[in-house]
Amino acid sequence: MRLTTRGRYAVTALLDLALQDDNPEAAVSLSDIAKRQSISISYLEQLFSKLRKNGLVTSTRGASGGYHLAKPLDQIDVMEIISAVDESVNAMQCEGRGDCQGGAMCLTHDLWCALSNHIEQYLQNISLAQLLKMEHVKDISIRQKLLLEQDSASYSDTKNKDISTITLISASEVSPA
Amino acid sequence: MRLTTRGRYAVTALLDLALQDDNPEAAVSLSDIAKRQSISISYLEQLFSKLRKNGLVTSTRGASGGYHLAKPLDQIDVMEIISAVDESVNAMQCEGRGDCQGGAMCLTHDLWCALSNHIEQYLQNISLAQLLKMEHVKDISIRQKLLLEQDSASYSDTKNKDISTITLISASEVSPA
DNA sequence: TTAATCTTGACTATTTTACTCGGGATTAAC
DNA sequence: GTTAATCCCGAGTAAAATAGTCAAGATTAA
Repeated sequence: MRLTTRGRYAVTALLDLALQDDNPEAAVSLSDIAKRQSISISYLEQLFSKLRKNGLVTSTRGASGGYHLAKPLDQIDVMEIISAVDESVNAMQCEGRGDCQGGAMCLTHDLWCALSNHIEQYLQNISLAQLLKMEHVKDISIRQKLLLEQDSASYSDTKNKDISTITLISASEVSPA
Repeated sequence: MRLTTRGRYAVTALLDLALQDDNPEAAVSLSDIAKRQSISISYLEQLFSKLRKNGLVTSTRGASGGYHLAKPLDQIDVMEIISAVDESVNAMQCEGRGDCQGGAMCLTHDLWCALSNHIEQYLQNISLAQLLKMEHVKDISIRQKLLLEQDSASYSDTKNKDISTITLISASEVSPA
């Protein structure tokens, strides 16, 4: 069973993408996502490469380029995001083949099979649209956007120094790269 | 999220224990479980140490010793077996604390929280008693017992050589140790 | 032209997993 | 009381997976 930070980061990044819907024209750059979500750009590049190849996002190259969701919010579910980057959430070692015990089926084959199906269906029924409606998401997003603006401001405007008193996470933790 | 061979082996081993109910007096030795389930004894020792410390099995030391289930079949669920050896099936990195993004809550915190609860409840509702009733379990168990008997026989009785034609898995795969 | 961005592939340190090994303690059976 | 079968424990280890980094290049808006 694989369900690690890779999958978590991918879902988080796509949810971030979904949240920048204010101006659907502008593509969202990885560097912005990286700052808001505290994920390194290099790592995001890896993930988005897979997400693009799996038809979940589209990209625009060059300056002011970035990514867009390739489908409507309600047509992207968590399961396919995780599958895109992690390949599997299957709880079975035999991957469904039933050759778990040296060619034969092991005692608990049916259990893991059922569990895998269960998790899969659960995650298939959660779309990005639904995630957007979740309780804390909007609040957290506002905090993260504020953070990004404060952060960029502090680069151009040296006067604005007291970020730590406004944001909830310290500046050093924001840009790990 | 941890759900690996360790957890799988533990559930399989306890189900094996549950299946040897014919003579509830005799304790079941790890070497027998090892042969039937194709798991190395050393590894089983590790697992049963944890299972015993978590009150799932009781042990009898010395010759003709072994293990017993510590509770009735319907009072041992899959979740507690996995927890005993794996410590956690939690999908969250922050382990529920909500400090996923450098002290603050990350965007998808609630999602992983819900998923963890979901899986946990699912596995809590499956007892060993229910597993025993599953479709293939009895059949597989018969095959495995036959295998063990054939195997022991071949040690004492050199005449019985054609195991491979009877069993479904080859002799070399049976005892990895 | 320049700077910002995506694109790609190789590389690497760390952690986890799935074990093995050796020695010791306990006890039933002989 | 010896022996053999068993549980008990802790340390060690090879392989795999994870979570990244890094460098070089292609594309394009400004």
